[in-house]
Amino acid sequence: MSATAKERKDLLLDTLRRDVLTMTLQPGADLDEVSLSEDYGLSRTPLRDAFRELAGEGYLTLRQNRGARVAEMGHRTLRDFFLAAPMIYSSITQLAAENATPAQLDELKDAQEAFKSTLRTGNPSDRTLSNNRFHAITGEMAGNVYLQPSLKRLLIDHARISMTFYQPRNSRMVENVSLASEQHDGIIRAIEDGDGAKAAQLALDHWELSRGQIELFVMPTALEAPLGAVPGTHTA
Amino acid sequence: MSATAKERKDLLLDTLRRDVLTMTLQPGADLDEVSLSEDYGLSRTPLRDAFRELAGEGYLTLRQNRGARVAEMGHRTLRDFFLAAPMIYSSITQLAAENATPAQLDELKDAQEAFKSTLRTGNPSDRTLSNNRFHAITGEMAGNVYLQPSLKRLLIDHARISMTFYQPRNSRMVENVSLASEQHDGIIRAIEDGDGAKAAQLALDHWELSRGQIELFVMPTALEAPLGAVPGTHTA
DNA sequence: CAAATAATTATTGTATTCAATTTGTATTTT
DNA sequence: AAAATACAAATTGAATACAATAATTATTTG
Repeated sequence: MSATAKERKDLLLDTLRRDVLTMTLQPGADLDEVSLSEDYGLSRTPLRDAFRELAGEGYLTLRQNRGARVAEMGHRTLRDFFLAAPMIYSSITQLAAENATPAQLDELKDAQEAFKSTLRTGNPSDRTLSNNRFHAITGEMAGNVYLQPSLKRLLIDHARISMTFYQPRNSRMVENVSLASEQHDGIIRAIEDGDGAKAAQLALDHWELSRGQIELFVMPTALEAPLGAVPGTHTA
Repeated sequence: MSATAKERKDLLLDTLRRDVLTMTLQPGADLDEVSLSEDYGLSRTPLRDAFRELAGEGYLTLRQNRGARVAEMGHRTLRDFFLAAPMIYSSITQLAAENATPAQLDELKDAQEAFKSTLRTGNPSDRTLSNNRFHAITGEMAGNVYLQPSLKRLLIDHARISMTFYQPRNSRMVENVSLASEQHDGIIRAIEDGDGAKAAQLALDHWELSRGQIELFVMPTALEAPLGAVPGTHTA
């Protein structure tokens, strides 16, 4: 193997995180220790170590004597998500505005530029990842150790939900995506001005846009075709 | 070793958690892998596994090539704590009221009875742990995977802050403790009634009591003694 | 032939061994 | 004598080897 052990482990961690976020690894998917350790040139010991780390971050779940699997997403988790997201996002963004360092602000601007460029190339995975990074940076800016873990979990599932639902088929959604980008710009300005209240409000607006987008897919307009006759069923 | 490996590992996990919560292990304390593995009859592999698990829960922090240490608590974390606690506690308690199962309610009542008995025996560690358990159960009741991790981190440091500050010296504090117990009873009733709004309000009241108690110790009334002359210093 | 049970295989968990990194100490150099 | 460097001890990280648990297949029995 070319790289050092630590680098291979970091690569494994990054790749796994990426794959979970982009749904390359589907929720509930089982991860095989031996094949992964071979792929990354690691023994099982550091690999399991990585599993535990990712489980702590909410990417994976570990079950006794039954290995690691990608964290699942049911209707229950979707409901939980809708409940928690606005509260966490708005408070994180508020704290970000109140605590951001200049270096972090530069990072955020870079992330936003990267996000804009992914909007042009159009790759859904890259778009999701760059958006994810933008919000992860706001979490670092807020720097609140008690809210951070919740934000991280929200961001994981927000990315995954986006990957399943966002597939801009009509102009409405394309509009929404560029609107989201403008909202990012607004959030950056509010953070730059140290305006916590405004940042919080913009975060809520941003959430509402995202929520509406998701809702469009979770609850599409119903089909209107009549129910066909089922074979073996007779109408009186 | 008498017990099975899994049991020894679980014992290690429980003991470490307890020791962190009760400040038996002080914030920032280094944990020695070899001595701990000897103490619990485990090899270093499962021990490090346990470290990672506890790090994921916020009890420990792991640093590259520098081992595990108990999660630190600085002024920054105290500020973060005061910011995040009321929001998380109230929303968790609200969700608890809306989602608690009868079995969980029984658990909570048992935990409250245990809490009351620790008030009588007076051992600070037991009191802190039983109080911790009470609130951990409300977290399970809420069952929101996104808020749970933040609550867990809050509970860790709430326990540790309580251990450092609560040392009921005067009657005011003894009163407050029994008042806290009554608030627990009120929270139980609100959960029993499925009254989310009331539960949330009671949680805020409960937090205010706790916050005030902490404040009494963080900002005690100042000393009034005059400053003495320093040897070698002359007054004009 | 179906269900239950026993044996085999595969996978996960733990222990031991080996390697790499860090830290403390001693020595050298200016 | 102070700083810097080199060496040694200790501690952490990874790999291999071994044990235990779960899953699968084959066999037995009603």
